Amino acid sequence: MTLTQLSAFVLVARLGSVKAAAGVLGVSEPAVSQALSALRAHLGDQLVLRAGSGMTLTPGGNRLLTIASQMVALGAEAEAAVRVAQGAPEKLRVVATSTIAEFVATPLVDAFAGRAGGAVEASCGVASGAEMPVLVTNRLADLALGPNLTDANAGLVSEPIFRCRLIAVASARFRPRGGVGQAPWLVDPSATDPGSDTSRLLTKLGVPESRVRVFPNQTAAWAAAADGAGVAPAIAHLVAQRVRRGELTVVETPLTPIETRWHATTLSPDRRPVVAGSLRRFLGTPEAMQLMKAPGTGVLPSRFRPPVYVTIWS
Amino acid sequence: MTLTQLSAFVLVARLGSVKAAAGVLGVSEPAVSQALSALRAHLGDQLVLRAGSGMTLTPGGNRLLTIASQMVALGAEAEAAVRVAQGAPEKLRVVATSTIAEFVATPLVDAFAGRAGGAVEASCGVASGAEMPVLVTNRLADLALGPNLTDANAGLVSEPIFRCRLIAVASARFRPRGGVGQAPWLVDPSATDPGSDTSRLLTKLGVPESRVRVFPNQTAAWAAAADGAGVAPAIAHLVAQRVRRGELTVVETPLTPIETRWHATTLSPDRRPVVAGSLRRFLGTPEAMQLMKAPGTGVLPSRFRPPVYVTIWS
DNA sequence: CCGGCGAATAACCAATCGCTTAGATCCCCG
DNA sequence: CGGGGATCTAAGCGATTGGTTATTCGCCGG
Repeated sequence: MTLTQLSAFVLVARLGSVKAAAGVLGVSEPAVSQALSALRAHLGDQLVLRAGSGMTLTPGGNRLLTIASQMVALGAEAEAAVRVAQGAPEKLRVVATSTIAEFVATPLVDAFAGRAGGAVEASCGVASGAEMPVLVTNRLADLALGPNLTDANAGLVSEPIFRCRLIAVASARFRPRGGVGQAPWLVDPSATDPGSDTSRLLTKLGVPESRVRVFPNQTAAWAAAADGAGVAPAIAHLVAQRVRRGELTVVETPLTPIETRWHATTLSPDRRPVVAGSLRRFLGTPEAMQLMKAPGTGVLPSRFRPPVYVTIWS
Repeated sequence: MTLTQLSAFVLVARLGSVKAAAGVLGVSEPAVSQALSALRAHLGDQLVLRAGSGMTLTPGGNRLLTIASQMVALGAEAEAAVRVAQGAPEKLRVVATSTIAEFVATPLVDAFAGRAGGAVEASCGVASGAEMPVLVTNRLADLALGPNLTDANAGLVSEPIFRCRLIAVASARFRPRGGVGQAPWLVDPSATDPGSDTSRLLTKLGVPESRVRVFPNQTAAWAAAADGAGVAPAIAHLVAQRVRRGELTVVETPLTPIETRWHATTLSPDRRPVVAGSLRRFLGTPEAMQLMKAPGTGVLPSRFRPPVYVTIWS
C-alpha cells in the first residue's frame, strides 16, 4: 500500500473515472488502473465498482476513501512543513480554467511570487471545473481560479475576485447568415468544460456541436475569428485591445453580454496552507486587480510560460 | 517518500535510537538507517541529529513527526477499516512484558478470539516498557499488557486489570551465604527492562550485574532455581503450583513481597480500534480474571504459541 | 590512547513500483 | 449484432525500495 496507490484511488473515486484520474495525475490510464488493482489485491476488496455510467464504492471503498484522502493530504502537508521549517521556498500550486490561465494566472502568480521575494515557488496549471474541487481538497493544488465552487461539505470556500463580461466577437467582414446560432463558433478548451460560462452560452444559443471548433487557446480562436472564420466568445476586457485596433468587432447575440465573476477557491481558512491564504489576500489588492484588468502590462514576455493542458506535478 | 520510511522515522524519533527502531520493526539496523537517509535526501533535512546520548529533532523533523505519525496510524486504520467492512476477521495485536506474555497473554487473547467466534484474528508479541507507548500510539499494537503507562499527552490510557505479588523463590536446599544480595539471581528477559518491577527489585536490593543471569523465559529461570543455581523473582500465584509441589520455596528478602498491578494500555477510547475496547472490557470479566489467576487451565497445550522476543509484524 | 558501541556508508540483490505501449474484454447503445 | 468508449490485462522497462552483510566513521569512557 503506497501513497501513489492511495491517491490514484482517491482521484478515481472522486472523479468517477480512471481516465479522468489519469488526466489529472498526468499519467497514462493503465498506470492508474494498475495502481488501483494493486490496492485491490492488497486489501482484498474491489473498492470501486463500475455501474453503468459512473462508479460506485463498495462499503470498504467508502471507509477507505475518507482515510486515504486524509493520508494523501497529510503527505503533501508533510513535505510543505519540512520545507517551511528550513526556510526553503514554499511550493504554491495554482490551477485555473484555460482562459484565465492563458491571460492572467501566470502574471498574477508571478507578481505574488516576486512580492514574496524568493520565499515562494509558484506554478500554474489548467483544470476543468469538475477537476478543481478534487484537486484542491486533495492538496494537488492550493488555489483554483475559475467558477464558484463553494461546497461547505467538502470544506471548500470560493470567493469572487473579479467581475467581467462575456461577449462574442468576429471579424468586421464576417456576416453570418441565419443568425449566430448557425455560425461557426471558435472556442478555447474551456468551452468543452460543461461547468464553464462559455459552454453554457453555446448550449443556450442552441449551437450544435458540429458548428463548434476548438482551438488550443483563446488567442488562436480569436486569430481565426479575425480571419473571418466565425464567431468567438471572449471576455470583454481581454479582447478590448483587438476590438480597438479593428481586428475584431463585437457581435450582438440574444444573450450577451453575460455578467460573470471569477472566483478563487481554497480549502477553508483553518485547513488551507498559509501561502494559499496569502495569495487569496493578494488577489484583493489593487495590484492584482490591475493585472486582471490589463494582463501583460508589467510582465516581461519572456517570463510568460504557456499553460500546459495536462497538469503534471510530482 | 513512502510509508515505510515515515514509520522508520517516527520510531527513531520516538525511541531515540536507530537500533531500537530496528528492533521494534524486526529488521536490521542499516535497513532503518537507510530508510531514514532516503527520507533525509528526499526532504532535504536531517530530521534527527545525534546529540551525545540520544537524539534531537531539527525544526523540520519536529513538524514532520506529528504529521508522519498521523499518516502511519491512518495507514493501519485504512487496512483495518476495509477489512471490517467486508467482514474479514479483524486483526488484534497485543504486546506484553515477557512474563505476562509467557503465562497469560496467549490464553487471554485466545479466549477472547474464541468468544468472538472467528471475527477476530489475534496475535501476541513481547515488548519492553519503553517500547509499549510507542507501539500503541503508532498502531503497531492495539493493546499493551504491562506496567502503568498513562500519558495523557500521548493520548494513552492505562487501567489496572489485575493485582499480584512479586516474591523471590529458590530451591529448598539453596542456602545463600551473605544475604540474597550476594546470591546468583536467575531472571527472565523482563528484568533487563529498566521499567519493570523485577529490575527495580534487583536495583533496590543492590544486586550487582555480575550476579544476574538472564534466561530466555521465566520457566527456564525457575527450573534453574529448582536445581539450586540461585534465587529467582516470581509472581506469587504463577509460581504457587511449584511451591506447593516443593520444587521451590519462598525466599524472604527485605523488600518482598511487593504488591504490583498489571495494566492494560490502549489509545484513548475515542481513538482506539473498536476491537481494542472489546478486549479491554473482556479483561474485566470473571473469565479473564480466572485465566490470569490460573493460566493454563482450559487452554489446550497445543494452542499455546511460545512468545517471540522480537516482534515482527508486516 | 585505545576499545567498544551506535550510526552511517558501501556493495549487492531480489522484489516491487510506476510507467509505458499494445492488445483483450466488457458493456452500453444504436 | 456490431461499433465505440472505457477499463482491464499483458509484457516489458528502468528506477526505487527494502533488505542483507561487511566495513568505516565518530564519539564516549576507561
